[in-house]
Amino acid sequence: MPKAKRFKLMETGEVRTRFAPSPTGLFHIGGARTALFNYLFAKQKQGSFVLRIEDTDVERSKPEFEKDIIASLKWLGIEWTEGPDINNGCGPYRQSERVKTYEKYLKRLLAENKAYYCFCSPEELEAKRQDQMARGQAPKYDGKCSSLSAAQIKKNIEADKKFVIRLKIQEKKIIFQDVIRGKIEFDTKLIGDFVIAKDIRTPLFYLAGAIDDYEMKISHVIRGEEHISNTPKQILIQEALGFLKPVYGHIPLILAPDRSKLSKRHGAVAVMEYKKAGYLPEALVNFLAFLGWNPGGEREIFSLSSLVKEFSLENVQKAGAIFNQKRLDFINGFYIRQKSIEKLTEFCLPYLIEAKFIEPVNNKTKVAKNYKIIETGEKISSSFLGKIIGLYQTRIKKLSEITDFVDFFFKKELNYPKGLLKWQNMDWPEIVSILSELEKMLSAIKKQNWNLTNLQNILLLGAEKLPNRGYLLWPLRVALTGKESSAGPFEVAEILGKEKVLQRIKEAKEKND
RNA sequence: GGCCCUAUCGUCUAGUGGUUAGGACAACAGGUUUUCAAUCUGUUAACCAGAGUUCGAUUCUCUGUAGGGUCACCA
Repeated sequence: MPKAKRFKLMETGEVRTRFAPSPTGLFHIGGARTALFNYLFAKQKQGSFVLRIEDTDVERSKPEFEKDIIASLKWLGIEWTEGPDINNGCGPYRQSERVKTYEKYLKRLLAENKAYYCFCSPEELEAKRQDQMARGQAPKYDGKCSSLSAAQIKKNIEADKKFVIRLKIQEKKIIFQDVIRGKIEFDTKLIGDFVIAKDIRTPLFYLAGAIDDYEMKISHVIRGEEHISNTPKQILIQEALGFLKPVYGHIPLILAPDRSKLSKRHGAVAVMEYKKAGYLPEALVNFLAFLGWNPGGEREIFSLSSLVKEFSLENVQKAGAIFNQKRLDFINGFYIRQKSIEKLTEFCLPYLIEAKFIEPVNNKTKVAKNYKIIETGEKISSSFLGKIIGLYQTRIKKLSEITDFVDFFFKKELNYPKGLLKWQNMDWPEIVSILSELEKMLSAIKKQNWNLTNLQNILLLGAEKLPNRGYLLWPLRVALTGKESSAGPFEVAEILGKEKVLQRIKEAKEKND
């Protein structure tokens, strides 16, 4: 559909968006993107962004998941103006604390005969559903209990019969304008009288959501595409209660590579897992923003604040977007390269500590200045660690990768196959003689002259006699790092220091597999 | 199965009633390099199909096809 024909945003009144997760599992990236879009839109319009915790499902809601939601959003830098911790007049913002409100509206619906008690058993309903499905019909409640008399209801309740509360609906067409998709139409005769509460104090999602959106004066409901078919139900509730309707915008789903909705079975989905793996929040935000949206130009790197400026619901895509890990890695690598060495070091330290390479010496402050190499007992400073990490700034895509790159700096002995020392068609005696040559050249350098420039000058001079530099530099690099690929030998040698360099060359010569 | 949504390179996307259909990631090739990155240059690669409207359709309309979502006493 051409953009001109799309529904134009109503610019009346204050923009108030909300993000309403339910704390029933670890907070995942789909939710993060929905929160991000709501945040960006509200912030751009100088409106409010409400965080509401939808914990009406007592069975599945857990406080630790709410903590995870909050920690994740904070880490990403997505800030709400109202929420469980910031009451701004529309609270409380936890649905479990709002039962009185729901009860009020529920009683009204019952009194006005717009909702009714239903005593059908789950088994009975399930059987009917199966039957309807088998006959190719839309499964819906047949309204059996809608005509129960007040006396019957009273009798059932007194007999302690289990019940639910259903909304009585009229057959009609529900039409709404979706900001992203345009006109969407539903026929309510396919819906049936649906359940809005388990009892007077436990409302279901449709009811609680509709009531809260109204009470919290939400102007725009921006949520995932999976909610499109819930929208007519919520509109029905709004109509029954005489509520004003918010503007709806359904954003496309984040898809797995197989084009199904991204879920746990596809791998990491929790925001905190990405943090642990060493993704930077600005990278994740930038990446997520471009999943289903783009500003139209060719710029692709955006900070959160520049996204606030550029974001527009009109430019949100309608089709689902596949979560492309490679692209995330690229963006993360980009942001890693932008970091100062000091910052990058600070970010990498926890990974080195966790890998048991180092430990902080006087661990009084949050970020220690001095560390000890666990294997060797050597004391090193964080600025020294910065040198090591700086070597790999252009090489890591995520922070956690640092440990595999720099492990050789922290090990007493290197463990690599002898054959790795071989460059092109060298044989072992040649390798040994090159290593001896290296020993001679390097031991001649005085300790105070042990720096990158000198090392480079001396070694390159030495390499001139050889067919190519690799004859000298490859065995040296392998002897120092024990790796097929690494940072350059000069840089590594400088950091390692004369003593260790000579020691490692000696060990290389003595290798026997 | 009913209902709803969707459809441009492998992926994320720009764009148009007439364009050499643009960019980014990925892939590949090359420069630079001892290696791996970074960096620079280049290459491959797309309008789902059919019909209609039109001088002309990737773009507008319809049909089909494909994919997805949803059909709970979850949210």
